[in-house]
Amino acid sequence: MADERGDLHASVAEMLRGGSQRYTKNRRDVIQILEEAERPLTIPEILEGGDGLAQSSVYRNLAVLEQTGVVHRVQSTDEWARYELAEDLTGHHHHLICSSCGSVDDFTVPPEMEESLHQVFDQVSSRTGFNPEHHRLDLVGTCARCD
Amino acid sequence: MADERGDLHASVAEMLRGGSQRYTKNRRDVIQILEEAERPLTIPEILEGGDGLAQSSVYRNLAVLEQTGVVHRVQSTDEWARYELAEDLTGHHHHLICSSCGSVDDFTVPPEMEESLHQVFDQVSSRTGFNPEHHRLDLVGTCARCD
DNA sequence: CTCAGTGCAAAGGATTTGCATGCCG
DNA sequence: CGGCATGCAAATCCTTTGCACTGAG
Repeated sequence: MADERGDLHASVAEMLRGGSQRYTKNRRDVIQILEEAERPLTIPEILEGGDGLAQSSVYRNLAVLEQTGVVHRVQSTDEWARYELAEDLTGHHHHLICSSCGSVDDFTVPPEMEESLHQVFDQVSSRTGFNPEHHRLDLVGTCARCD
Repeated sequence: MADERGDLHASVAEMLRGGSQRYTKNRRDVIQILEEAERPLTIPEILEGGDGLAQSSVYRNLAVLEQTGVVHRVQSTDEWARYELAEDLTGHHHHLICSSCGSVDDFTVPPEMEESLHQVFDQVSSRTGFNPEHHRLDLVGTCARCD
């Protein structure tokens, strides 16, 4: 997986081809909007960012992109689902979730911390029979705007 | 155990009184069901566990209980909200979330890990102006039943 | 008596789907 | 050409709300 920004669309196209999916203009637009936002977006936000995108198409395309592993669905504290580029494309990170307005921003933790976490997860999974795919480490509170 | 249960209901009653709320039979039933489950439950699951509880009353009571800090809403990977007793009543813990069936179970991590996490969170919050209330550390994967 | 709590049914609202049309491969 | 993608509108489904009634204080 290339991690060069300029090759984002190429990487996405390749991932979609692997899933026998096309990289259409609508899908490219959605990816473009998500890349520029640099934070998880709601469907209304994606619709605003696009030029005449149909709501149903955005929902359908996000479903395809999520199944293909290109985007990832994020749960906040409010009722709206948010979407971001998958970590394969952006790198591993975590979320600052505002319990007041629901907005989501990214942050990262030191590599040593991630390693320690993985050790704990291995213990938990061998103890419980749970088969881990990935982890979510979110900080919930109030963002600078809502304070 | 009877003693622990008695204490639980007493604690809940006190928390509700503090919020000028009554501890009615319906609310007691919901708390009872959540306590016995020992894992976050969906509304349908709570309705099954109860004896003729009305759906709207469960929704309304969970809203009251959440505002009073007695229960906590948990987001899984599926569309249903899940509820559990608040950590004030059960102790701090984390969740194993099944990406296949959406079920949620509890687990804990060593205290040293929690401390390290808090140090990282303090750094993040002083850097970003984000004001943390609590954190979510979830392990997402497939549960033993779905493997 | 009074007002919060309850149950039923109807309304909300984010998300999904049916169907006719357009476009890429 | 053929089938997937699209857009519009209608349908879905979890959740919320209106309203009349019951019950605790």
